Amino acid sequence: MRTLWDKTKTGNINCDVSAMKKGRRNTPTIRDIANMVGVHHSTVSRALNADQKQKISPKVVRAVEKAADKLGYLPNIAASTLKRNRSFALGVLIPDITNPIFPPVIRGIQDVAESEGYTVITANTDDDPTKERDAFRMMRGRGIEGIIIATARLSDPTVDECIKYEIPFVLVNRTVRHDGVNAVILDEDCGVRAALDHLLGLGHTRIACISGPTETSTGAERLESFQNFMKIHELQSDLVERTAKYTVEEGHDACRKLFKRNKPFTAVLAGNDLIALGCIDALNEVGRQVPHDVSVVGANDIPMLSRMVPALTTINTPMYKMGCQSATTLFQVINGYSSDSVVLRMQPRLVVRDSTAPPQP
Amino acid sequence: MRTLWDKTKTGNINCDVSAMKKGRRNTPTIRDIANMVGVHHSTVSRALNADQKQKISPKVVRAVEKAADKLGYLPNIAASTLKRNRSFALGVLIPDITNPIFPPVIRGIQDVAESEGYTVITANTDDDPTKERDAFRMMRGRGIEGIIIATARLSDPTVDECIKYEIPFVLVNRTVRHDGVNAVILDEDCGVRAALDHLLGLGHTRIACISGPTETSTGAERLESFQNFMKIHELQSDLVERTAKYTVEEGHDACRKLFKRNKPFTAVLAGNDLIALGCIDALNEVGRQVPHDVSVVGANDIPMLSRMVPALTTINTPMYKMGCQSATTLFQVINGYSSDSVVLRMQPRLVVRDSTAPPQP
DNA sequence: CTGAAAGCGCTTACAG
DNA sequence: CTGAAAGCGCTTACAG
Repeated sequence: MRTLWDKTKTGNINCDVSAMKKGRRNTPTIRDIANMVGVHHSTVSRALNADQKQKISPKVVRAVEKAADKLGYLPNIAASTLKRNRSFALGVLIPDITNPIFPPVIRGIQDVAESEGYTVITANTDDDPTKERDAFRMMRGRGIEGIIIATARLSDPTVDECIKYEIPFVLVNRTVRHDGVNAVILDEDCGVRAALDHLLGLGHTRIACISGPTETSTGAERLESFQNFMKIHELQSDLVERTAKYTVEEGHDACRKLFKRNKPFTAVLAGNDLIALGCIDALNEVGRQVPHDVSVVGANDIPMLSRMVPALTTINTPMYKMGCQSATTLFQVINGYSSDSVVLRMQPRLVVRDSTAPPQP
Repeated sequence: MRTLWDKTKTGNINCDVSAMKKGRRNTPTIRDIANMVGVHHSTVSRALNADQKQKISPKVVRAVEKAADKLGYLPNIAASTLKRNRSFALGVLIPDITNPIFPPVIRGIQDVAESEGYTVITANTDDDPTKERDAFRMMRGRGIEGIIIATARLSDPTVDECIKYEIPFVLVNRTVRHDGVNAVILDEDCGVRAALDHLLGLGHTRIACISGPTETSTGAERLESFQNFMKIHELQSDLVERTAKYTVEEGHDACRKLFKRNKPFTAVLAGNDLIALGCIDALNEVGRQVPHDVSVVGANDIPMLSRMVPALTTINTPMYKMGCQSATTLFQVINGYSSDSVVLRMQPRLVVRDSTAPPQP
């Protein structure tokens, strides 16, 4: 069993196990290369850095690269971070990675970051201010050069801190109340209008809305758009419930509250897909079929939803693209290319599936 | 627009914008605290470190803590990493975060890591050796103290490197061929037997298997278990296809290959849920109903699958728990508590839903 | 209990 | 083109 770890077998000759401490990097340094090549270690540093390389003779550069390769040299990023005051690391704050809307956002961020040579550190906040503050501190301690925030409330202490400490940041998915921030969000009004036009087109007039938390821009904006739309079309818009979280359970409970009002409705605009699912569950519990008795529209278009029955009609949010765009914007800020702050509103797309149908006469 | 960034408004007085460079940390140091309190900075360091604190008089500790608080001090982790040769960071290698089986694994790892004061850095490899090598180098450059690998093939260069460089590592979900490694995986044989017992109990005898890639332990073990089971029960086990990846598309294509053999089958054991979905798609395309004509069993029990129609019968894999367990095991290695390597096999649970039924007579 | 010193591995202004 | 020196912000053995 131990043979796999045997030094002679692994051939790791530099390694004195008796001196091993946990976390030991045990990797050659710039000085080892310098000794091997016979130059000063500052020369090695220059030869290995793209923007300093041209100061060094090609011959030396080649010798250094060869030696680095032979020794298996890896730059110590902690050392370079300390000296240069640049970590090549980004932070990402999300509520919960197991919420299916976030993995594509993160993936987009990671892909762009990787192409720029940056590492990303993500943390789950669970919408808990204490966890969020701790995660943010940790990231600052690690010297992140910028942060992407997917957890923003309309009034948000973390955003305030970023402004205070002049940490480059970009909001994604949700934004804050005041402007002067960079944000990549959805054109919520456009999405809501598309959904309501669709319902109206099917003949619905008694439409309820179960909005997400109105401390978030997504919740507040979708609700506002709903109310505007209903007003313009001279429809009653008082069948509204708000949830405290974007979850199936909250959607379920909000829908039950809707029943208690004893006001008839034939369609529900849900704050997002999870709320829509909870809503469908609640409808089924009281024997109302979707879409036969009630139509339901979600938002986000999380994966696999097209396979459920009824397949959910929903406002698609381009999560991966938004992740990419938020990272791109962040790099513009970090690199000083961006002067003024900008709110990018991505276009949603209504995906009509089987959870919407004309109302029963 | 600029007012939000106004220094006077933010009250960030320490900050000389003209001297600002990108990535600037711009945070007080241990020396600022030392000046404020009137002690040597080494005393501050001790007062701020849990394991050195008892060496310092309580009075000084309190004064230091107060000053640190007042100044908004944050330890520079790059500096402490460099000096202590400990990064308090862990690496995680996954194929793709947008594959729904991984977010719970990552969340489990992050939760345990957080409780130990560690940061986790995850990277997507897309099963691409080049990306994997680059990500692994980046992590080593950042001095990760250990790594959790969810990407292992039966023969795996990254695992070999961990052994060579004596980097603590734990495999999760998949393991390698040789032993002497720490791994947290599923008891695949148990899961497969439960699934096949279930099918047998329903009356199926002509059972096909679409296994995942057999370079992965999950693919190889499930296939082997399938073949063993069939042999023991004296059933034909030649209806086997292997996919190159764990995807819907691969499952779909493999299922079509199955048709071409012109050998009847009434049930399919799929390598995982995504393969099962592709398989169901392929069956539907040729007009065969699930479960009426063919029963399908998946593996993993990814979220939302209970809502699709037919709701998938599947072998549940406790992903979150496995993530937690892999991190716990890794900390045991890092902290030197674990002597011998251990392979933990978690118990799967067959979740019987609607994609399995008795075969037609 | 506290201070002074050395050093972790880099980078970079300064000299030549 | 290259070297020597200083220093990023910590930690810790050594002295007292």
